[in-house]
Amino acid sequence: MDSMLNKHGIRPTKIRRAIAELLFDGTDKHVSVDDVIDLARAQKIKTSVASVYNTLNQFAVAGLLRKVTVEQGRAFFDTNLSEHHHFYFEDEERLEDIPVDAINISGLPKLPKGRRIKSIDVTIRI
Amino acid sequence: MDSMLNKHGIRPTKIRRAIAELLFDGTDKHVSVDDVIDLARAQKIKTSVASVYNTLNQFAVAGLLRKVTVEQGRAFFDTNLSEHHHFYFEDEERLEDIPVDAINISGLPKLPKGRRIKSIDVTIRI
DNA sequence: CTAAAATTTAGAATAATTCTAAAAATTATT
DNA sequence: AATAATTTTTAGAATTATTCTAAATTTTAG
Ligand SMILES: [Mn+2]
Ligand SMILES: [Mn+2]
Ligand SMILES: [Zn+2]
Ligand SMILES: [Zn+2]
Repeated sequence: MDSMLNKHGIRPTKIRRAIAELLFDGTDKHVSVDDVIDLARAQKIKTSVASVYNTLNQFAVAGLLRKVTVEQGRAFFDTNLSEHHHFYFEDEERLEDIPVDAINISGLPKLPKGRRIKSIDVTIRI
Repeated sequence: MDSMLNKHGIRPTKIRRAIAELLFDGTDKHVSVDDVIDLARAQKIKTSVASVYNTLNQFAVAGLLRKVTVEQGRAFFDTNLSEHHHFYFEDEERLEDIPVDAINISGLPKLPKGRRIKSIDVTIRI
């Protein structure tokens, strides 16, 4: 776990390690800040709301998580870093992965001058 | 303008008419609530923040506008109702339309049981 | 014209997130 | 190891977008 954090330039401290262990257990997850706070509490990890925000945002900037916004006012952090897309279950406010090869995208438009693609996000609302 | 509102089951009142006139001038727009408040002020339309929220949300529910969320905490209302996609200029916090036929999507994944597609949103962040 | 219903509004409330600045922990230096 | 410097964590305040409330105003119906 520490090597994972180190590799991304994040110093492994107690709470970073604890949150990393909650998240990177091998299964793909889409967690809200609130989910992480709840998970931490369930594991008796003593931390603060501010630290959870700090840590998740740091992980996202470092490339350990991908931040996904589908609705105003609630961000999800995605542990699946490979290229993929999403179903969004509107009634359940929940994301589910779509493998990248399940959707074929071709013929992209030409980009405005001086721009590069940062990401292509396909969200299928269901 | 009144007939447009009536057609969508929205009673044409003073402020609804005024906001509709700001928005539906024939050009495609992606406006934030704040933009509309500014536009209204510039035209000496006396209204309130709550009314702008109410009106834009009503228009969206009625299908006169499409609500687009690309970032946490800021919704855009899109006057372009035809099927299309978006470039999102991250640094400028601005959307630009991509015509539907500029992107070819094929081979959609099969849907979870009992679900129907509400929309497919492709956002290219640049 | 009057009464009923719907809309608008100011300001309070809520919710997600960020900021602040002090305390605690970690790392570097003697 | 002890001390100093740096970084992280934290509680609570602040900020921002949005919604709610309940009273005032406007619109519609009789
Ligand atoms: Mn929860
Ligand atoms: Mn503005
Ligand atoms: Zn995902
Ligand atoms: Zn658009």
